[in-house]
Parts: sequence; structure tokens; C-alpha cells
Amino acid sequence: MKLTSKGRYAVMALMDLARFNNINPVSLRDISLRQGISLDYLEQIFSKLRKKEIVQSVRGTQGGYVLNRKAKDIKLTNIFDAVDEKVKTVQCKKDSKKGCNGKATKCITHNLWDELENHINNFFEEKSLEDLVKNNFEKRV
Amino acid sequence: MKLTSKGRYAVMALMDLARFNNINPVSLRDISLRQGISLDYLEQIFSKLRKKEIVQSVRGTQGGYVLNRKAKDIKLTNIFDAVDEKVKTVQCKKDSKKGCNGKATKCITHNLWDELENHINNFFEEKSLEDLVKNNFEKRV
DNA sequence: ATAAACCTGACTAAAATAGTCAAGTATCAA
DNA sequence: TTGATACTTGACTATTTTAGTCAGGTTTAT
Ligand code: FES
Ligand code: FES
Repeated sequence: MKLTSKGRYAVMALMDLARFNNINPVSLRDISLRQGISLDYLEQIFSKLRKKEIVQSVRGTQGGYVLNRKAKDIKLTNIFDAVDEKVKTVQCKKDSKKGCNGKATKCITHNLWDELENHINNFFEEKSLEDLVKNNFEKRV
Repeated sequence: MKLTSKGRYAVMALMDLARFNNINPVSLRDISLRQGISLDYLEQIFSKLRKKEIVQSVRGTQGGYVLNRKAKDIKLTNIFDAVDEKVKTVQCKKDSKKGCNGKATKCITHNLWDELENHINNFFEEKSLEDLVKNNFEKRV
């Protein structure tokens, strides 16, 4: 089970954005430089974040991105959902009559993986962008 | 974050094995048929389980595999560890001085991913093969 | 006007996944 | 002793996913 760079970068970038959000739009170029993430890749990621209304864009010079809601109303779940970083513990279709190996019933481990999926998603539900920023920069003082 | 088939199959196969373990060695062919998993693939998986002393092999006719310890002493952690199904939330080296983007310090999300990794591993520590078998076949009564 | 910044879609190298395939060796049972 | 069963090992491969890059735009403040 791996967390992908896309998901990791999305959170990294949004934490950076959340920090400077109050004053002006934050440009991807700045985030790219501060966090060491490729600008082109960030553009892909923010395109998705914008479509899911996590951020808003401001075009033109001095433009950039701003959060579209309060930091405490953005959960990790929302971020991961936006960039298609899904937790998938099974391959069998949810509503299919076929189990994971083509049988008619669900396999003997299916419930376990559902439980695992919930366990992981709970973690993501609990954490808001506000929490993350606070915890991170409190510790550095 | 995805769980791979290898990990899923390993648990599936061991649950099957644990159920019939008391009487005779269980052949991979039987597991293959009952669970719908490729025999060749199972062989790869059990080779690893044997090397990590989760199971023991019995060669020859009427041979197969038996558990090498009591089902309650085999945790999900042990199984996943044996088949290299690792939980990896970060790519940065643990002891390296470099953060995930080549910087000298750890990035702003590093602690978060460590926390996530622990959260997931806790789930795996909690569950023994005995629990899994019991829960699964109790529910079916 | 022009530079800063967002926007879009296509493309790709490298890695990981999910197996298959081939050629064994060991053991039991008839 | 001969076959069948079952474990053992290592190499191979098609497909998918990942982690980006690249090439072109468009918008807007100055
Ligand atoms: S049937 Fe859903 S995991 Fe096997
Ligand atoms: S995740 Fe470890 S430094 Fe970024």
C-alpha cells in the first residue's frame, strides 16, 4: 500500500497555500520553489482542486490561487477525493454479484478489506487543513 | 492507496489453510480451486511465507502446507511483511538528511504521513489469523 | 505591449503489478 | 519401481500506473 506523490504533493501544496492565503493569491511558481515540486505537475493538480472547488483561481499578473473555503472545512478526504487519490482495498465491484475471483459470492476476506478501508478513511476524515497547518508550525516554535 | 492482489491473496489463502490445518497438510491445488487463485501465483506467495516461517511445507503425495505457529500468533502484520506488502506513505529515506524533494530538512507533511503509516499498521497488528477465521465463519452461521 | 500567471491536452519513460511458463525435486502409494 | 502428486525455483512478460514533461494556448495587471 503506497501513497502516491500526487496525493502527497496536493496536501503539501495546500498547506503552503493555506499559510499565505490570508493576504494575496499564491502563485504556483512560489509553491513550486518553496516546496520543490515541478510547476507543470502542480498545474495538473490544481486544475483538479479547482474543479472540485477546493481552491479558486485568479488569473493574470499577481494572480494565483486562494482557498475556496475555510481551512477548517477542508478535510484530507476532500483533497484526496479531488485528486483521485482513492483508497482501494478491493478490486471486486461493489455492486457486482461476482466476488473478487469471479465467484457469485464475496470472498472470505472481503469484509476485512472493507473494515480496513473504513479505518483508513477515518483518518482522512479527522484531519482538516487547519489542523495540519497548526500542528506543523506550532511544533517548530 | 491500493492493496495489491498479492497481499489480498496471501491472507485469503492463509485463512483457507487455517481452516483445514488441524487434520492434514493442505495442498495449494485445493486452495487454488476453493479460492479461485492461480496455482502458479500461489506458489510464489507460499515460497515467501515459508521463508518467513509462517508455514511449513510437506513434500510428496498427500503433501501441502501447514501453519508453522498457532493461528492466534500470526498477525496480519506478519503476513504482509512476509510477502513484501509494505505500507509506504513516504518516499524519502528514513535516515537520509534529505527531505522528499531533495531539501536538507523534512518536508511539511512528513509527520502527517508517519502518523498515517502508524494508523494503518495498528490495524494490521490487531488482527490475528484466528480472529479472521472466527469472525468470518461465525457470521455465516 | 508585455510579462506573469493560469489553463489544457497530449505525450512518455520508468516502475510496479499480476501474473505465466518451464524445468525441475521429493515423497507416497500401488 | 513407477507414476502421480505436490512442492521448488527462476525467468519471463503484458498491462497498468505513476510521475512527470512538453507545447501550446488565454487572461489580466502594469
Ligand atoms: S470478493 Fe471483494 S475482496 Fe474478494
Ligand atoms: S514526506 Fe518525508 S520529507 Fe516529504
